[in-house]
Amino acid sequence: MCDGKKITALSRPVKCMLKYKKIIMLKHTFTILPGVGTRFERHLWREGVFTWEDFLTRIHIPGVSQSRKNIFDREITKALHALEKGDIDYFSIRLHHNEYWRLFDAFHKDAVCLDIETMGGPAGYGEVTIVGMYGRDQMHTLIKDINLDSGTLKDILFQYKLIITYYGRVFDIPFLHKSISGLKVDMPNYDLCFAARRLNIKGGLKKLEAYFGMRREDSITGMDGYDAVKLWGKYIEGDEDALKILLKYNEADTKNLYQLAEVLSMMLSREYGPENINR
DNA sequence: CATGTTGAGGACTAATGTTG
DNA sequence: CAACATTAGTCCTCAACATG
Repeated sequence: MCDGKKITALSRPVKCMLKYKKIIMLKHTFTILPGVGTRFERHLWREGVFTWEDFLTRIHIPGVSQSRKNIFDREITKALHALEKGDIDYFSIRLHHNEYWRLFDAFHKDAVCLDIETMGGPAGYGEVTIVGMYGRDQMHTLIKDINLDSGTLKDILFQYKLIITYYGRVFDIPFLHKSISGLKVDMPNYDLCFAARRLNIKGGLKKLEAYFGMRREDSITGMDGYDAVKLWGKYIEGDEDALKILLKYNEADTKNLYQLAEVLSMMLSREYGPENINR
């Protein structure tokens, strides 16, 4: 698979690099300003305006009139406050959802990885059997007919602000909406599947794990989602060990999302952030 | 298997903003 | 002021694709 798009050489002096090395991607993001798209954002970076602070510090910026500068200064000040308060909504309503990866390094402490298992069938038809959630170094597992219900799910999920999934925008989230009544997940969803595709890395979760050299425990290597369906069937017929394996599988899936989120957001900021100004 | 979403592409429009 | 650049929004197609 995946000859990833080659990471182009750094187009700015190294000293500039060092400057924004430790700065979170969100502070490089100007598309939160009204009327600013990715093109104009690039223009700002090219002008040496790399961060919100840069923007506020500069008296004059080419392409930004004084009156608009004043408006943007106020907006950026608001953004800084929102970031300080941890108000993710301020940003998620101003960002396109394919740019939610930019939220990760700012909000990784409030991020939760989510992965579900079902009884099979296409999205929305079967039932959810397992919901795994992993955030703040904690694993939560909800099991059908034991502790999986709308209330418990909400209690856990809504402690967090950002959801990380693999293909969840298509599968997990719609599936939960259809099968858990009264559930509405409206938190921003950083979907790693599409993040990877944007980097020209294609394949399922397991393929990505292999690509990045992530290992799984022997007992669950080679398993896929369909195996998970079969394991649930065995468990229903009384095989308790089947459930144990299923839980282990789900936990591995869920936890690995976090590492993947880290590496992918790093690669995306290399590719689409101010480090790579050309193109 | 069914499903729905994506990015990338293009092609418009209307509006807004900047510049000399 | 005219010329230019950019954005947001709409529409459209397209094939590719990963989920359990």
